Amino acid sequence: MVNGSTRIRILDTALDLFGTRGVGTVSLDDIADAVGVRKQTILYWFKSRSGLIDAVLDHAADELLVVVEAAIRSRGDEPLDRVDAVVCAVFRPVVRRPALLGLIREVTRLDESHINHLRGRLSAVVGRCVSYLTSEMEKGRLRTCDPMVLAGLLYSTVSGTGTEPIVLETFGWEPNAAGLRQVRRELRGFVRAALQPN
Amino acid sequence: MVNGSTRIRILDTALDLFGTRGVGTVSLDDIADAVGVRKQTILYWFKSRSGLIDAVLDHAADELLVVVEAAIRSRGDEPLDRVDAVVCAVFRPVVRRPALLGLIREVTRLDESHINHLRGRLSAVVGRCVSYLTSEMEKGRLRTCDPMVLAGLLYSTVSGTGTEPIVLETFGWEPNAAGLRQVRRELRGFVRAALQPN
DNA sequence: TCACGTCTCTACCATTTGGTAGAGAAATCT
DNA sequence: AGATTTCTCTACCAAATGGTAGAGACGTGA
Repeated sequence: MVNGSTRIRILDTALDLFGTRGVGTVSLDDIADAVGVRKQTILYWFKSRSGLIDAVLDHAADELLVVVEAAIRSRGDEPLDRVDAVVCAVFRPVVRRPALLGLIREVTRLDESHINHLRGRLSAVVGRCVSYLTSEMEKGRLRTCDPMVLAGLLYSTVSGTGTEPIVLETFGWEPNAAGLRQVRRELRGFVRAALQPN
Repeated sequence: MVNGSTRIRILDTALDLFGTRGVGTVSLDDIADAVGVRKQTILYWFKSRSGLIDAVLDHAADELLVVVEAAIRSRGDEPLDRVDAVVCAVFRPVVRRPALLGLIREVTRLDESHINHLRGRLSAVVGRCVSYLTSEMEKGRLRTCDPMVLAGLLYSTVSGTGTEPIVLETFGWEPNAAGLRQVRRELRGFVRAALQPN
């Protein structure tokens, strides 16, 4: 592959469009227009629309995994600080790349095959998070509850906050840098309070 | 309108399809097929696809408002119990009508006009929730924080939990009645812990 | 019975969709 | 130079889309 840049540009653009407008409502022509090429160029790099979707999901998983892995391995023994680091890590794309979590959220709307594809990519990190939560609960350093469901709740909270600015706006929130910092601060406080051992 | 049932059936079916598969990926033919009529019947009742969407959003808001209003007015002075009641109220559609929250979530993907349409319908309840949280915080009966953002966080958590079963499944959760009860229990504990005054 | 409003139908249209076919540039290799 | 691979293009297609036009069935009131 001499020139990988076009492929990458397609992936990046598709990720943004899929994530912000929804996979189902973005056509190959939309993506091609945004990239500045013809539809056929996309079909040269990806054998079909479905293939492109899988590739974009991989691309998104890569981006997310890097961030989360780093946060999981972050220094500090105190579990509340660790969780805090992961929350911040997942929240970062909200600011820098809003489409990322939006795309992950879209998975619910996709075919079984795409769902399983993404699940396969994410299961390792997910498992790691859950077993970490479990061990810290056993040590009494986190509020005791079902670690699996807790992990899901945490994800829902962070992802929902990031992917539904419209909802937050309905609640009177203002979508600017200061507003985002405010949301992140509240989010961290919320999670911290929810996990505090009793 | 002699026979309103067809109109209602269209609204109900469209709500389910829009909410589960996403507004953008459901065609008028899809809805017509599901209802058991022809596309033209839909266009008789609603002047266009866009008009149908607004009507469905109204329909959804109606359904949600009834449930939430009742919970807000619920008995009991203790704010944690009140919030708990609202959480349960919003969680109920997750079980009985999964498409409802899914549709609200779809708003992010819609045109400005539809967004404003729905916002207008929901702003009253939202305002009520926020001012209630504010007053209880001032009395020191809830953890002090930004009530507006908190309301958004609460909504994100409940809605995300309900609309992303796929994500929960990735976390190992099993989608059956017992699993749902389990999720609700954890959700309530999570929210309660997050709101406990310090 | 006749007229009228309600409700659903068939038939059609322009546009957009994902996808195919195949050729033309342009770099790279031999 | 000639051959091959890499990359993008135009031209096309069948299917599906939202929407229009207009007629037929149906009950109801006068």
